[in-house]
Amino acid sequence: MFSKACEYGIRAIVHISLKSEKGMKVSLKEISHAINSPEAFTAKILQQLSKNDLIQSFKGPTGGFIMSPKQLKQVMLRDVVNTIDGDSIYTGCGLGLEHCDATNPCPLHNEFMEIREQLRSMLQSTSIRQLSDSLRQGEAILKR
Amino acid sequence: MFSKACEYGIRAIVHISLKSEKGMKVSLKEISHAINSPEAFTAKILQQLSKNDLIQSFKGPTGGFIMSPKQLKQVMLRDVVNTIDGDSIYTGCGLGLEHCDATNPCPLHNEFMEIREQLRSMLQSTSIRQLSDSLRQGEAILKR
DNA sequence: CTATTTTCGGACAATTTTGTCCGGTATCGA
DNA sequence: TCGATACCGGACAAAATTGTCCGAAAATAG
Repeated sequence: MFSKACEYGIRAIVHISLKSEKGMKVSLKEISHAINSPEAFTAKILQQLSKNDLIQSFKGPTGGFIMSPKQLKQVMLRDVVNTIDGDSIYTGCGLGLEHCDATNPCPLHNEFMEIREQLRSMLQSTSIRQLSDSLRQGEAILKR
Repeated sequence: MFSKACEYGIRAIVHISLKSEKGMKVSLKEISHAINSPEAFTAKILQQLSKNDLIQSFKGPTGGFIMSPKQLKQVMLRDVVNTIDGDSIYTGCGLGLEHCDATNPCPLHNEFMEIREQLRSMLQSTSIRQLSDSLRQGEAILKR
């Protein structure tokens, strides 16, 4: 469904959100440990998220990653997925055809449209904060 | 969503189904030309489908690929996807967590369950023959 | 200022996926 | 029987993805 990079990215930003609500920055080391991901690889992904203004990053001692109140309020799952994997999940043809659309549909076009639309709508309406909230209440896990 | 191999596999078997209903065998060359796929790579995929009894293959002149009446009646999209990509699409965790399940869910578990269930049900209930029928009626394309 | 800490970013390496080549094998028709 | 045809299957190659290393840059504290 998603690339490994995207999976790490989602898990990472949810963890950052969790700490950000308490006003705490998190270091790369803590993040990769908390979500059980390769550290250097995770660093690259966080750079992407930072460049796209989904999170903030600070260098030096006491540095780390954090989400601003505005980011906490606004960033949706869709933003993360779009940043890392692009939008081919909802826009591309399920059979990999270049010119598949409503007027020239592949045999699976309509069947897929429904599923991709549901996926798109779910990613669009789910905020990162929602996800970190379900974590805090012990209803969910991010590791293993 | 699906791997390239799986996309080629679906497109290939739909084309085979199309010809099989007329009692015609199709050669690898014709298939890869019809669905616009790399020939040698497509050959590997067809071998998989053949070994899993989703299609029949015949060597020699007049050889090629064809689906038996029984296969035409029974083979579902799900069989093709399972053969090539396995079942990780509907069984795996959306965030790549190893031990994510109902009792230990990741934050996206419930949201994903719905989508994966819909996908599973669509693949399960859609036959290859249905797809090739929509092709024959000019309602769909397999190329480009 | 200096030493330390932490992110940044480029190069590199490993793995997986995708794609190619080619000899082998089976089959058919003459 | 013999030659041609088409799939089989193993080895190989290219490309994309995933993952690692390390020096540079920035920031903090003493």
